[in-house]
Amino acid sequence: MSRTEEQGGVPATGSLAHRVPDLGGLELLLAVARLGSLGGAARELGITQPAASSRIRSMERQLGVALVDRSPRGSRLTDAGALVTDWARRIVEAAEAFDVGAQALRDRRDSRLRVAASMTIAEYLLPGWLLALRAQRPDTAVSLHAGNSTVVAERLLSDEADVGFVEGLTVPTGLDSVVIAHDRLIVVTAPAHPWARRRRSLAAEELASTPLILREKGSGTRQVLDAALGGLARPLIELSSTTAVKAAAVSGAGPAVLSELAVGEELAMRRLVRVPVDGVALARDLRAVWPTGHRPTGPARDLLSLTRG
Amino acid sequence: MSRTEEQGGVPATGSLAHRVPDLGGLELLLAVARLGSLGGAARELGITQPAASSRIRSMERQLGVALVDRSPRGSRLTDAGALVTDWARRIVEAAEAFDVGAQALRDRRDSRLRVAASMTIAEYLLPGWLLALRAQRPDTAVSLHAGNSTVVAERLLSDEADVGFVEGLTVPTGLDSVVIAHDRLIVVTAPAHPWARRRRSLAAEELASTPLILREKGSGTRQVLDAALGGLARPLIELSSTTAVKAAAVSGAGPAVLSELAVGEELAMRRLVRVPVDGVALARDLRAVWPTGHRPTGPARDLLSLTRG
DNA sequence: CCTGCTCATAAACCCAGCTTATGTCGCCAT
DNA sequence: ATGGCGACATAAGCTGGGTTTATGAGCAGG
Repeated sequence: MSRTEEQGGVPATGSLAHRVPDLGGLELLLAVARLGSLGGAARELGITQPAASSRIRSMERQLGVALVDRSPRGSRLTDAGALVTDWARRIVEAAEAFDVGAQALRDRRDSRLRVAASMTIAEYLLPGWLLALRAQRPDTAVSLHAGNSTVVAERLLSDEADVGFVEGLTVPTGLDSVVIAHDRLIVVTAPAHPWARRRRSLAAEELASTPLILREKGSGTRQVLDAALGGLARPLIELSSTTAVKAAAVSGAGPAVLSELAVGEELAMRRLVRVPVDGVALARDLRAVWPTGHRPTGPARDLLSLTRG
Repeated sequence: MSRTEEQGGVPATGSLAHRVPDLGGLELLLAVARLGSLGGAARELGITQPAASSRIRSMERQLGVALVDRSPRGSRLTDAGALVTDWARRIVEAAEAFDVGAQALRDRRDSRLRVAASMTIAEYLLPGWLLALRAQRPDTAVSLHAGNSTVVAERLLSDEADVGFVEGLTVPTGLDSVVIAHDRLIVVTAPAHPWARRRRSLAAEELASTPLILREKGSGTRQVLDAALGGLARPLIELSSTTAVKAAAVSGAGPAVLSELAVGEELAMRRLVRVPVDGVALARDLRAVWPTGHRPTGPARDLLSLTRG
């Protein structure tokens, strides 16, 4: 009780890392949940049984909640433990996505499968695909380069990438493509915003006449919106990253227009609410692209088949 | 290069924790991204500048990617760094949800606001709400107890909880309620499943005649489904947790029926695909409940206003 | 009653990350 | 120019959490 104020019901602004167990601990907890045994989980993670025991114990101390019921015949999760484990799983899944993304980012030149993708796709979709690809072809080393449509096209045409993904309205010349998914711009607000309570869809002119939180002019998202509204979109603020737009919307600054890919989590957690809109074409195609004639083969083909679903 | 095989393009089955920076590091990275300075980020996290410098450096070594551009006038993220930071943000957000949930779970008896909630709501929705509540009323200590509708009702009636949340088809007697959200059971498959390519909605009888991955009989989810289909649901497998059902569906075992709350992330990451269904009433209300007459006041009322959006 | 599984405890060790102290570089105002 | 200031880097020493090995103790089943 010497340091700051980790105690009591006070919010304790002290960093998360002091109040949330580290990834190793969370993985261990998941393993215990799955295997029903501390020792088994320890074996799976390549540590010893006392290490696992002590780690779990220290997590329980840190959280102030009993997580597992120990018995001489195994360990089962507490009710609270089950809940905590589910929350932990979300962290670990995010970490897995991070991992495959980072791994792809690292392997520079000579990887077996070189992917070039637009920012949005690289950020939100690719980690999931790579996770699936790894399940199917564990030995494939993937490298990833992120950039806008032009950059993707350049890398493909100069043979620095085997397959690309773009999200624009048009396909760069010299490339063949196939639509792999449909993205949509959607209007979102904080749950407290009046629009969140609407039952009827928003009309196009209503959207066009309301100041919105938007990406800066020139961004892909903004281009699509302006095209759909006939260039009428009225900015409340213009921000230069998807993240900043989300943050502003969540904090209640106003309605925002964003790719549905970017707000899946926020919608699921009800931090943002989707506002239905009528009569505006906010859909855009996500496409896999490759140099004309050079149909993807091998791992690239596998990746495509995963994405087409 | 002495230990195992952290090197090369090989998948390296070694635990995540060795390949993903710890939460402290990720928080630091986010702070650097936001503040544009190592020293500033260090100050915000209450550590010294050399510590921050070294930590970031070790993350770069671990990931094999340069994350920040250092200059004598500040530090800016690399392109790769921006991407990594966005992935990191998802981990940190999951950790925040974990944190508020765990905190609520810990504070047993004498907390200011005692919440009882059904498992699904406690797992997927409450962390988000509590995060919002904390932003609005930072001093409120919240405690959480999770259980089925009956348990929630008991705790409310015995004054062990100030407000409850249930997801059943009926409201337990002795309680007043208000609908705060609508949940829906949805049919999902792995992207590779034939149903994922369907353009037309599934008919009710088609759903009823296909073996599905389901929760066990007696679970809330299963009750709703059986009621909607007239007790006809045909199980391919029956599993006893939402997580297990999700895992089976993701791995391609077949179509599954799950709460849309449970699969928000999977849908966003395209690990699962939603299959539209026609003519089946799979919606169910999520309700806030309280002892008849005792309308929530104070923090409980605030929480409700957050959830109603 | 012994064998085999489980988890707990104890003592020694090791390394990641921290701090303090100092150095270097570029910009800016005097 | 020149001193000052802010930002990052480097070096050396300390600390603590997590690890290992070694051992003990409870409960089941042949």
